[in-house]
Amino acid sequence: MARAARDPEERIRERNMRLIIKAGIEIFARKGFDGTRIAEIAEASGLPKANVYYYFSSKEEIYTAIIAHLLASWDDALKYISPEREPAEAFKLYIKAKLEYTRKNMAESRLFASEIIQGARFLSRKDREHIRQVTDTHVAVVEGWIAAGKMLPVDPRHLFIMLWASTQFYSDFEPVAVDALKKPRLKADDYEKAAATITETILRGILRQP
Amino acid sequence: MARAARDPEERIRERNMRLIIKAGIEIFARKGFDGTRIAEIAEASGLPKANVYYYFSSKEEIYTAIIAHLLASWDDALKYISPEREPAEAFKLYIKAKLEYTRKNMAESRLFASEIIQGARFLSRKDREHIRQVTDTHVAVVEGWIAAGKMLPVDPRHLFIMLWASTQFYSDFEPVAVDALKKPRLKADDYEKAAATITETILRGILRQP
DNA sequence: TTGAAAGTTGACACTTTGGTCAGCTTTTGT
DNA sequence: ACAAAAGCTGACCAAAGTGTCAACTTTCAA
Repeated sequence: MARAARDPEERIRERNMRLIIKAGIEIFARKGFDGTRIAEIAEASGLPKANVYYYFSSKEEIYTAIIAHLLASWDDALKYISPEREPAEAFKLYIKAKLEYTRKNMAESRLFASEIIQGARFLSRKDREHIRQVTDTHVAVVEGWIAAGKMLPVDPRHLFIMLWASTQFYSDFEPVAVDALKKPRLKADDYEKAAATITETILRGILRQP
Repeated sequence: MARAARDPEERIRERNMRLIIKAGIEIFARKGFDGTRIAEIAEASGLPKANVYYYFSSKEEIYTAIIAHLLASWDDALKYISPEREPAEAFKLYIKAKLEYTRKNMAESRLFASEIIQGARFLSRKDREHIRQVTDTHVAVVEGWIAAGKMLPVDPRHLFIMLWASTQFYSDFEPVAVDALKKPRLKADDYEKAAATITETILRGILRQP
């Protein structure tokens, strides 16, 4: 039988799919779904267009593969919001993790933002249900903290939106962030300063005063 | 001479250009620049495609006309950040105005977000210089408040980013906001609740405690 | 070594796109 | 009333787009 050996067999396939996905992330992020041309993805990944179609049968298939991969690695930053932690510590870690993630995965972050702005056309019901459920879990944790008197009674859903929005901004809207901060480009310490400002302001805003 | 009478002459031109711009805002917002088809704008504005080209000589011209119009009406919400006001009052009004504006001009807001995410390709140097300058002015106001001991020493640039990000989110990323808030769609009182939460949290975060 | 599966790709078919244009109708100052 | 300017539009391109395919090369278990 001609089945290639497990390891090397998967290697070519995986390598090329990874190249395509990687190029796709960059270009979908910059151009959105409708604006992206398969030929451009092909060029950026160094493969002929027909080869791209050998692995993915349509533009939509590439796009949804990216979205799926992205959502899978998405929940990670939220793991810090857990009931065992003190809110101050939890939010601090969350903000830091979120900013680091978006900084190191700018294209992914923008692609997701783009998808949402364009109406979340390719987020499945299941995807959205998942988002809702993850939010619910963390809302419950915050409600627990409020009930325990560890936090002021702030609406947890709006609070999460504030955090999400503030942390996404630096990567998603980098050109504006750059202008607002008067920097030629954002570097690690700009993200650290952002984390500090967001953390300090939000914590003072939600914790009982000492 | 065949020059039409000022008033009615301008009326047709203006009406049609307005129709095109209006349709353009919706579609550019949903599809981004590259993803938008002139034929779609034509259809949405109820005019034949050739008629669209009678008023605008290219896709880019429609797009930049929209951006220009948008930036012009952009500064308004920031007028509340002025040195005569007390910070508490100023930020409260600013947050309210910004949320109201984005709610009532969702498509514009998304179009701008889309433009930024896609790299701000059509923002001119002048546009960006303008943004920088407006920011500087308001940063100076905040610095004045800090120097006067009316506010805690919060980095004003990061603070403005927090405010901008938090207020934009509800319109730009509505599908996620809807899921996070567990509402079928956002209504006026969701925006009011958002304004209240953002205002309360931020104010506690930046004002000296009484 | 071999042959079947996996991978590769230039060339092609078909559709959609941005943009043009020639000739039409409507409007309007005189 | 009328001519010139303004407005309108179906039909048309060239270019660019998505997706297909048949024929080729590479890989690898037996």
